[in-house]
Amino acid sequence: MSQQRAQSSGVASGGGPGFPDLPEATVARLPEYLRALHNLADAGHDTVSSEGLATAAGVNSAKLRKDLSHLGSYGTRGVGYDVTLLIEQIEQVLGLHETRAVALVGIGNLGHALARYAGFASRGFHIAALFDADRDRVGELVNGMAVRHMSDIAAVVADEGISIGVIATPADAAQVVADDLVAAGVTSILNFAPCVLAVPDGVDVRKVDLAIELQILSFHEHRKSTLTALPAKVVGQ
Amino acid sequence: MSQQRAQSSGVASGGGPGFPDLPEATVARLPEYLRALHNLADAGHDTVSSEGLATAAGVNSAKLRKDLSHLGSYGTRGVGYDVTLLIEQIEQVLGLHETRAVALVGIGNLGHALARYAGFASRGFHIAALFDADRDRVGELVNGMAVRHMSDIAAVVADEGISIGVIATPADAAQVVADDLVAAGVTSILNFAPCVLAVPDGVDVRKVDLAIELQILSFHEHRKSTLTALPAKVVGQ
DNA sequence: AGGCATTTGTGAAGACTTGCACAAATCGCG
DNA sequence: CGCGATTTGTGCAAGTCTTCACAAATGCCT
Ligand SMILES: NC(=O)c1ccc[n+]([C@@H]2O[C@H](COP(=O)([O-])OP(=O)(O)OC[C@H]3O[C@@H](n4cnc5c(N)ncnc54)[C@H](O)[C@@H]3O)[C@@H](O)[C@H]2O)c1
Ligand SMILES: NC(=O)c1ccc[n+]([C@@H]2O[C@H](COP(=O)([O-])OP(=O)(O)OC[C@H]3O[C@@H](n4cnc5c(N)ncnc54)[C@H](O)[C@@H]3O)[C@@H](O)[C@H]2O)c1
Repeated sequence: MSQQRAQSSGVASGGGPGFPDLPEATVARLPEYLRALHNLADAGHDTVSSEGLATAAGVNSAKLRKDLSHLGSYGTRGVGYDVTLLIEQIEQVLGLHETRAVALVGIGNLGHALARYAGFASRGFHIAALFDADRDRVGELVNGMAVRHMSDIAAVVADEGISIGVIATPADAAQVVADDLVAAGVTSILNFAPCVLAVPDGVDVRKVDLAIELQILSFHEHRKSTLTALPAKVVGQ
Repeated sequence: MSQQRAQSSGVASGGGPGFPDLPEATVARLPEYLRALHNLADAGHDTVSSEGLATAAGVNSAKLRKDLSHLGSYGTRGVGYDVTLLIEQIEQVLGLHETRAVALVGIGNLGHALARYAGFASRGFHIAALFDADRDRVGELVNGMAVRHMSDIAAVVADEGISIGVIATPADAAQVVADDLVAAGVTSILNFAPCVLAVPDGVDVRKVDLAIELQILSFHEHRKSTLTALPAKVVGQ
């Protein structure tokens, strides 16, 4: 059993044929760079400077250059980065060249919104199956896809080659669902339920908790109202 | 204009009557401790050790103790922390003793789910108003509350004392909405649209991007499949 | 061809965060 | 009352991340 949150930031690779060490903080920013690059490409830019891309991604340009330097040297001094080439490189590193199949579990309020969201498909993910424990929900069509019962999960995950599971069930069901997903062969989980999940080594978990985000904002609101006239800057995530 | 992401981690207070410096990393964990404490309280626990709370919150116990030490000393050596007292303290620090009014903008797929979500109210937030630019949506009842048009935003934010805005519009509308929210007097924004927002100093922005979360998981999936037999631990957020 | 403006890639310094290890404090019990 | 078991609070060291500052590389212009 491993607990939430990482302690080792460096993503080791050894001397194998794989990719070089990539700091976790860098990995977390690459998707943001990628999004900004797609916008630039759509706007017709062929190249972009670190300054321009950094602004578009909302980061410091030195940080951006250091991040990109970890992928190798794909910029041209005096010119900048080739937008198309850099997109290609980042997608390669993030493993987005192959579409990943995702299972969505818990088709309630949030699950419906996620199932209907087009933004996943356009960024390399394919929602391959919807699951719920409620027999009344099974069979319902959401965005053209039928909701299946949890009892099918092992077979479907195997058949569809699903590697990522998204949990959108109530918190008290999340651990059971996580166990089911892991047993079915899922090795990455995105958890929307407000709870800590225990999973075996080798399984990655990321958590999104909206109430936590609001509470962090609340802290800064509180601070702003308590202490007058402080130059409160934008809060990092 | 300030850009996304913070650089200064220490949350300054000067020597004023307010709270001591609180590292940003600590602030981000306090809500998690709070949730775990509420669970413990519901389960009938009066006190909890740093080890027990750390496990429930998914963190290292030394880190938890250091975090709590920043709030002052509210534990008892040899015993642990008083659950009720600690809840009280953390809520105080996070500014949750007063309910905060929230405006939700963009009542589409995601907006509907957020509007119907009960978890906000139970954690100190009150969704005070729903806004959309689509005249066909205005007037629609969601969870017993009518959707209002964007043109009302200034008046409603002032009337309801709204300090936090949640943006759930498409990305290309998000900056305009942010500008409207700020102009209306909102000083904290939670942004679900996949884009960087520019806001004046004094306004805090936090971003939630589901595609980014999936892409980070994708990176680790890619790494796991490329490099064999590595003890990949759980990924921190 | 040479010089100049531009921009990358990176060494080094500094800031922040984590985790260990242990002294100090507290409680329960004999 | 004193002692041992327990658990907090924290100094310190190690690790990670950010930022500055500048040499090196590149392209453009004359
Ligand atoms: N709705 C939101 O905007 C929102 C926001 C933040 C967090 N969340 C969190 O997301 C989760 C889902 O929220 P929601 O509003 O969609 O809740 P919901 O009650 O509308 O939906 C939960 C769904 O999970 C299904 N479910 C329950 N137990 C299950 C199990 N063991 N296996 C499979 N499916 C099961 C239920 O049948 C239901 O369809 C909750 O944990 C909530 O705290 C929701
Ligand atoms: N649905 C999801 O699960 C999901 C997941 C991740 C991210 N997102 C992001 O959240 C945002 C909303 O997603 P969605 O699926 O709900 O989209 P949607 O199209 O269903 O809803 C968007 C809503 O915003 C309204 N709107 C448009 N322009 C506006 C303006 N200027 N002012 C006020 N309202 C305006 C529209 O009328 C519509 O009701 C998008 O940016 C999307 O990328 C959604």
